[in-house]
Amino acid sequence: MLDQRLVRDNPELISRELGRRGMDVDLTGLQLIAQQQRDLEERRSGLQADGNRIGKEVGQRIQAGADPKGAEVAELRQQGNQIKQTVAVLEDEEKQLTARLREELLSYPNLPSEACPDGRSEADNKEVRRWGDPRVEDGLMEHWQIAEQLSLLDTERSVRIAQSRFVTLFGQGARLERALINFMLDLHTGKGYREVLPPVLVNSASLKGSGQLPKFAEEIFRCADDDLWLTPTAEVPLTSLHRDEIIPSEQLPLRYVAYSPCFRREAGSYGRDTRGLIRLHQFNKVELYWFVHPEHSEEAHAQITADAEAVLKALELPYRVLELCTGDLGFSAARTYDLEVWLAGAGAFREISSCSVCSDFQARRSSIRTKDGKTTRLVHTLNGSGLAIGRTMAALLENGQQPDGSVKLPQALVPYFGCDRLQPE
RNA sequence: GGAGAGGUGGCCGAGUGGUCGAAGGCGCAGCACUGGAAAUGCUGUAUAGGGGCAACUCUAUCGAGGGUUCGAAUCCCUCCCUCUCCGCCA
Repeated sequence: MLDQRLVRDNPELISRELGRRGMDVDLTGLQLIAQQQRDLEERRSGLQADGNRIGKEVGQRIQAGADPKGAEVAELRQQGNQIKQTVAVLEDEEKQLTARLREELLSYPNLPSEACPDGRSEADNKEVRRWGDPRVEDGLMEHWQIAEQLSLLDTERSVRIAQSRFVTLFGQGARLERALINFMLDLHTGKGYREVLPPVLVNSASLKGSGQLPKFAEEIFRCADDDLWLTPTAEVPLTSLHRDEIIPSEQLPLRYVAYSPCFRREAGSYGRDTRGLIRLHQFNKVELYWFVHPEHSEEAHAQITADAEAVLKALELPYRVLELCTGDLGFSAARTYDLEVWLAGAGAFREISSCSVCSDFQARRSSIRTKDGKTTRLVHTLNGSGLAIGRTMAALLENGQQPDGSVKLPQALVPYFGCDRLQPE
């Protein structure tokens, strides 16, 4: 959420920064609302002060022996009543403005970080570095073909159970999914992350807090009879873990790792990635999340990205790191590194993790502050996938496929999976 | 789902119409005492918004929202949540 004081005092800055995202916004209307709201508040609180004074005086006089029904008190009552009426009118007006202001403020994305490179679309993203040797050969299969051959999953039965874009894993497939979740959680907790297993149903306040609502309601599955939604990412419950809290500065940074299933409607993506594990309505993910002191978010961003990369390295999966340009940034992000894993069968890099610093955007929406000494400030939040499990499995299948139809797994997974190979049954 | 009890500051807890943002205690911070510490004493210690260079000051907030009143933590209404018992249940 944008800072309403910034809207009042420097709307040009907001227009300029949102312009870097490719948005053309005119904030003069909003600025006017913000100013009116402030003026109204000033008038209202002044009147309330008068009313309070009268109220006290009535009490004092009555206690001093004045007749509660006498003329003297009646006169004050009359004044009090008048003030009350005026205040009610002002308050009403003010509430409307405040609600409108907040609603508008919630609809704007975060301002990009100064360090975020300008650009219009994903074509302008900057490759930052690469790791590993991508396997490039003719005749390699895509992961869904391998999965089919090894009977790791069944899409048709999944349609029977749910609908398209759901997957049911079997045997070695189910086991590998479980192994990957455990492997990733252990890797991150080994570095000091606190493990969290949050609720998968979240309320709308939580979704507002992390930025999914009100704008992206059509992307989220909703429980019709309750104010509950299926979480699209563990980022949502993790943000709300500290909603409306003031975290003592000596406790920062707080670093959490959470496994959760994620649910997305993927509205408007018909026809894309329809086969396999890349784009599903339900998928598993291990998510990293930091609450940091605002002065340390830059280092934290480098670190959370490195922590996500460490998973790919441990799994011996080649990848590249892209820095997203302003035009490709997510709604809540100020700056983002995407990790793209090499898919040998598809012969392409595919996103497997997105590591973002959200500056104070989510913290303001969720009212998460920290306090050192006397000053209370909004914290900064960061999130990064560490990693998306299904896509990791896809990468393991494509990069580890062998001529004999088996799939070789990295050594790091052996203790979790039980052996170093997926075998045809 | 049914019946009952309750939601007050970081925590405990008092407060049933008046000067209450709220006694008291704990915790925490500072100061004094001490060689140092404990104990003790004193002082301070909520959040948000507005005004002010600042000291400071105004407004709101006692689960949330509405109402009665000159005045509400206290009375009324609605909702939410927690606890206990019963029912159901992995």
